[in-house]
Amino acid sequence: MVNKEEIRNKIIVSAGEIFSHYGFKKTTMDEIAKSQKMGKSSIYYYFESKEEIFEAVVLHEANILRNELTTAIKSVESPIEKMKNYVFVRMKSFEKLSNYYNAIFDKNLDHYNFIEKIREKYDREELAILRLILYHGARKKVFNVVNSEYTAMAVQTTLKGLEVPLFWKKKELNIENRLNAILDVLFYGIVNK
Amino acid sequence: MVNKEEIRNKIIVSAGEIFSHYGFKKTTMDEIAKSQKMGKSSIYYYFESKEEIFEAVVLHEANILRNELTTAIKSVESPIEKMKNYVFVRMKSFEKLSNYYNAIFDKNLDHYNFIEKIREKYDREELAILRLILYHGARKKVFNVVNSEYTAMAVQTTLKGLEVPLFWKKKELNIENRLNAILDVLFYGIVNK
DNA sequence: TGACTTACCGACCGGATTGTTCGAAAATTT
DNA sequence: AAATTTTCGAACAATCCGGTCGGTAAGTCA
Repeated sequence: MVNKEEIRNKIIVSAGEIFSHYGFKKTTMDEIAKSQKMGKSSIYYYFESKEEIFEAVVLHEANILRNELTTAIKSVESPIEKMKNYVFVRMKSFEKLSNYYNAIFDKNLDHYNFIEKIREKYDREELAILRLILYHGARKKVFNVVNSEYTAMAVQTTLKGLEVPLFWKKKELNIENRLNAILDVLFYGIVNK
Repeated sequence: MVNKEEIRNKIIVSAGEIFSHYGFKKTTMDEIAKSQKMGKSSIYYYFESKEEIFEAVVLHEANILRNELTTAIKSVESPIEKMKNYVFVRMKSFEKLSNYYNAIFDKNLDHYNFIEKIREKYDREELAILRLILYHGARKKVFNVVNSEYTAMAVQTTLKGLEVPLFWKKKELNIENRLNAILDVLFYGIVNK
């Protein structure tokens, strides 16, 4: 046993690249295997099935997202910058993730559960982070927030609304502009004048 | 017969989008049909086969490329700008076309002929355009060109060299930088000091 | 009206593809 | 060299997919 876990990770990473490009169904085990210069059947030594690989990939990707988000808000001091960074990173990451979602929404109902579970957990985490940003902002008198919990939920709802055009309309690369506009609105209603 | 040709064009356009994302093999007739809200068999009313659609798409794409190139060089006056525009548009377009090439280079040798034919024709056109740019540049004493034909071929060769990293290395988005560097070199050897 | 054309569809076919299994060959470790 | 880990090729059943065929509804022309 040289390093089973390490090879598993390699498979997850490159399988992730292929999945994100072609979606779940159009990605073949052969392609995943070839990306590791392996025979197709060798992959089954590391994973039970294609679905298991996919789940591992989504999990992996979700972790990356979380890390990017937390480092993004740690990298700046001001609450406004924290919030801006958070929103931008979130949007960029979701753009990448959108392919996975499309892969699922095709038809398959089995995976749907799994994704929903990740989603739920991630939603709760996000809410906590948002609350923290808002709370600190309020403490510094930068934000004008009465109840950070409810405000966090409101912000989250706004961000979710942004996902829709991101997922279903692939073109529209003026997302950044719209994002800025929304951030302006968000802050205008939140920042202490 | 309402408008057969128009529907053919619609099919070509949206099939092109699908092909360019998934490649030839991974694109199914069903998907092409669904993109037109049609049944799969209806597509065969407009095209004989999947290959015929693919050929039409490549032809269509090649025409777009040609148009973009000619308008790009018409949009500016100075020969240097013309050349710059030409190279940039060419690179951007080839990036888009690379998916089609990859679709072919998988294995299929039958199509190879077809692509090569388009390629040849396009090569000759490109040479003519380059020659024109160089010739006019020389007339305006901006370029220092002895024989525009040979110089055009040299430039074309340089540009082809650029295609290779564009096709086979998908990442490397610092292409623009390298492009600028190459343009600098190109001009430094060509521009009248 | 009725023959004919246009535009489209569902059902089907046969060959290819693909996820997965299994036993056994390499490779590595003990 | 025995034992264990890792990789593989061959085989299989299920599904997929390009393409065919007969049909049909709606329009056109006579």
